[in-house]
Amino acid sequence: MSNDNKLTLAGLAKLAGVSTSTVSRALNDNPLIKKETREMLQALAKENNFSLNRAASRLRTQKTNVVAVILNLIDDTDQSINDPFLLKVVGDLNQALNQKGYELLLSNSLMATDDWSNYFINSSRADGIIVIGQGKSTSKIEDVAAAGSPLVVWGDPKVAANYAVVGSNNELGGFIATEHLIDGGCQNIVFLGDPEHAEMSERHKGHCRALAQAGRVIDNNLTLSCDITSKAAYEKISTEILTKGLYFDGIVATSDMVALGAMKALKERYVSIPGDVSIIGFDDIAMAELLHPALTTVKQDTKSAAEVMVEQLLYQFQGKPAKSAIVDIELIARKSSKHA
Amino acid sequence: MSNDNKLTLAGLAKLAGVSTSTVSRALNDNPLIKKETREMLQALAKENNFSLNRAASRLRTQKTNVVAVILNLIDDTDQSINDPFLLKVVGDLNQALNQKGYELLLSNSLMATDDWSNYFINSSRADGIIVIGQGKSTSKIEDVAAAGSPLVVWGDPKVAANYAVVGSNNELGGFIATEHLIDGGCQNIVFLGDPEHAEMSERHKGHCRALAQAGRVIDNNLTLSCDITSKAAYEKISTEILTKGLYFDGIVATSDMVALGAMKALKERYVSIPGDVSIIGFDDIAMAELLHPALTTVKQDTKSAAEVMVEQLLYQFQGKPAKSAIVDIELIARKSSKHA
DNA sequence: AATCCAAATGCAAACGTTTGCAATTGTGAA
DNA sequence: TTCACAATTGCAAACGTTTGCATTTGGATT
Repeated sequence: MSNDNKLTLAGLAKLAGVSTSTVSRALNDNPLIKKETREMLQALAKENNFSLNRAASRLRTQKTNVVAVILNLIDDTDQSINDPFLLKVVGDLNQALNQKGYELLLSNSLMATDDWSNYFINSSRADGIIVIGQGKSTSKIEDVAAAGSPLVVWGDPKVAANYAVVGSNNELGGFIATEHLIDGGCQNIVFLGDPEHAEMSERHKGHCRALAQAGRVIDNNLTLSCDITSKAAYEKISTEILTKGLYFDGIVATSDMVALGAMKALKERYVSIPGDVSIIGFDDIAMAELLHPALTTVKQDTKSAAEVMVEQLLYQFQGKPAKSAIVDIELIARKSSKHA
Repeated sequence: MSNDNKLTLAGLAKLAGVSTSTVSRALNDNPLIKKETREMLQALAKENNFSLNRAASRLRTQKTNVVAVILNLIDDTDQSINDPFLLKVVGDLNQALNQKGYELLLSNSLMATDDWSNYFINSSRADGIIVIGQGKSTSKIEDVAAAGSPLVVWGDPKVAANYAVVGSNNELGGFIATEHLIDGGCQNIVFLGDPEHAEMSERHKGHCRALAQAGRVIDNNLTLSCDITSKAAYEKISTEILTKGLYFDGIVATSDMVALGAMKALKERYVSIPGDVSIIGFDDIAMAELLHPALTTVKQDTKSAAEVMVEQLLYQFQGKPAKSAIVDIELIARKSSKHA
């Protein structure tokens, strides 16, 4: 059926009786070519299942139309490549990139290479890099920025950086989460997460601000540090209750997955949610509303965040500088917390 | 700091005082080149942040070292690009591919192009295609196979196909799931999912086989058809209980997400799990063990599945034929079901 | 020394596009 | 008919690698 030696521009040109330049221009919809010839050639190409060789055009144009997306996992925890929130961001980025005619090359920070700029940009595997997550160390990211490669990072925009960071207003998120619990009547609110992590630390700040505003004393013992995984949260809350009893009536969790782990620990001990303890998460992953009770949470708008990230990356392709940007967060009040 | 006109092979060659051929071979670790020269040149390359231009080498070698992974979403349902199970498979594929020196180009079936073979392979964007999910229609997949492009599909291996399918033993999975509930004493077991979908249909077959083996009558009214999303499952079970009362004491759900939706519906009506109703899921996504009660489920081993898929794809790169393969499933008995 | 063979390196032609510039065609005005 | 000028099209040189083949180098053997 199919002629096996692949059709090239030259072949198609011969078929049509025109030059390769004309076919090339026609397929790229260049108005230099008369409209009828353009359409004729495009039809001919489709008819013959012809598709431009991207390797060749990338070589010639020095442009790949590919963006590398790097999942910046935290090495020393169990935060896996399967973290639902991170993967949600990947999915949304995929949509946003496709919409702009770019493709997504997926990688993660556990791969061999450390020199991202060199590996992706210099090698012309991609035109730009989007890093998901600042992690605890940002040195690899800073190297990319220093090399001048187009770069956007998902993280906390309030953290000063010499590269564009897009992310939620984490401080505000922490604030309204805590405020919500206070309004619901919680007296002893625990903060559950990893305050050393960039975004989480901002959430913690907001948490403290809300407490202060309500005139509460800030008790460091109420900040429970744990890795941002369900399992770690489950274990933390379990041992906490076991050793100290139920000394709190509210939990601000730094992510929905953390909240999930905490909820399980509570339920196992027959602690009523929200009767005895109110809990609020962060992210609003798909699962949140399907938990029982449905999880109150602070929603991160990953869809528009993805669009903003892509937009900022495209600016850099045009030589314009990119800016950090904050996307709105929103309180989603569900059943896991008492309402005012 | 950095010289802005990019260093090329030729430039590096001049720097080293050798020919481009030598540098090329050295960087590709070709034993034709004396070991010392090789190491010297590799060191020089690293020193100068040199990286081979992939566009050029892909053009020359006609090989990309890229694999396109396509999320084959079901258009007319809400199964989103954020489905945790599908994304888990993507994550595992990413690992498996990287291990073999390949990169992952992520796409989904909602993008513009329909002719995957043409778009990815002919255009030399990728060397092969992995499709995740057979969906309800397999025409696009069959086109790829007909075009002779390297292809592996995640789906149900029992479905006859002229391409390599890797997947779980879904029939057996459905069987042991149902058997588990029967052993636990369930009398009226409901099957919840979409029996038209390839993989789910196999699970349904296994379900029926288990019932038959236990000497139960197979009542079609106990097969509840719904889209494979949590939301659909939640709604289905809710209205079912509302209109017909609690006429079942066991649920075989076709995925963990479906199970999650069902569990929520049950809990809202104060149906005890597993006291009144036992429930078993499918997949074993991370969240399953963190639900309350922890979800009994049939685990799909996506990690080794990903490895098998990559292996089968690489066979095709070498001109060898690929075979469909079945990966083992495993019953993970947790708290959402009564045990024998 | 001369010779031979293997080891190491270099030459130059691809790979399939895109694009500045030159060349051709078509159109209307003089 | 001739000319000027715009609209189309074609020529040919890149883009940066890889690789078959020719060439050089370095020992070891006569």
